[in-house]
Amino acid sequence: MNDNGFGGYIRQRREELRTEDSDFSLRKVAAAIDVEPSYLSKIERGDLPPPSEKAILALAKALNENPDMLLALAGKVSTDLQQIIRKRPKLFAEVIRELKDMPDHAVLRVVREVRDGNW
Amino acid sequence: MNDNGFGGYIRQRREELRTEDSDFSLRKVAAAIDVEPSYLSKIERGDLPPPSEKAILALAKALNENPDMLLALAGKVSTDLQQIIRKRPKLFAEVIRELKDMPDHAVLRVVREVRDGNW
DNA sequence: TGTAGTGTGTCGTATACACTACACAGACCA
DNA sequence: TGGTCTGTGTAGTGTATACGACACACTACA
Repeated sequence: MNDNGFGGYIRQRREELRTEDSDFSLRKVAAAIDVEPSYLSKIERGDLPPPSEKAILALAKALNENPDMLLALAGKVSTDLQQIIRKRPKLFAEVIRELKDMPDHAVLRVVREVRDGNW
Repeated sequence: MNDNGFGGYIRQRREELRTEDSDFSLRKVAAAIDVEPSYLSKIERGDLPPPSEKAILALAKALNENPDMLLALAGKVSTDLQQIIRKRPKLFAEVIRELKDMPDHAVLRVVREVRDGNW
């Protein structure tokens, strides 16, 4: 009944880092992201759902992971991205739906064309 | 203290439609989107925050408005867009942030290039 | 054999979210 | 003047979100 992509992922990542550096015990990481150890424990095992965006971002820093990816695993989308979309909702809705089924390389090409300013 | 872009907007829109068609009384619309009249009343006046995504989508249909725009007014982003983003978080995060400050016409040009399949 | 560190189990809580139920006052009009 | 609309005010409810506090058992090691 419990999903647990998020919890499993961060537990694995934490234990990976822990083999090289003892600053990655559950308690240390919990302190680093400013939550109680028992809370983090339950999250890692999927006993509780993923925490707030704030805690996830702190976790991404602590574990040196990509924030957008961790948020996605938690079923969320960064509020800063949402803000960008909300400023021009029709435009961004169209873009995103248009790119939905495009292969990665095609999408990346769009990004580069835009970045290189050939417009 | 209360924002009220959303409530004000839909009230105005509803009253606009009401001048031509009496199916747009507060009670009728409330029934159409399946909420209590008092609830819709409070929302329109900004006494309560915007309703759920489900109700907003129903409202968009009832008032013949763009759903993504109404959701944005309500401070939300459609879950179907979020789902698309969450499937390839790093990719879409990059695209969206890249397009953030681009003028509409530049973004639209990208969309059209993609749609016309020159890739 | 104490003490420091490991993860975990139980219980409680504050806040927000998304509403419903019902009663009420005023306008309309038959 | 009785019924039928209109919008609105008051009060309460169920569920989800996002945690904290604290005690506990186990391991290591000095």
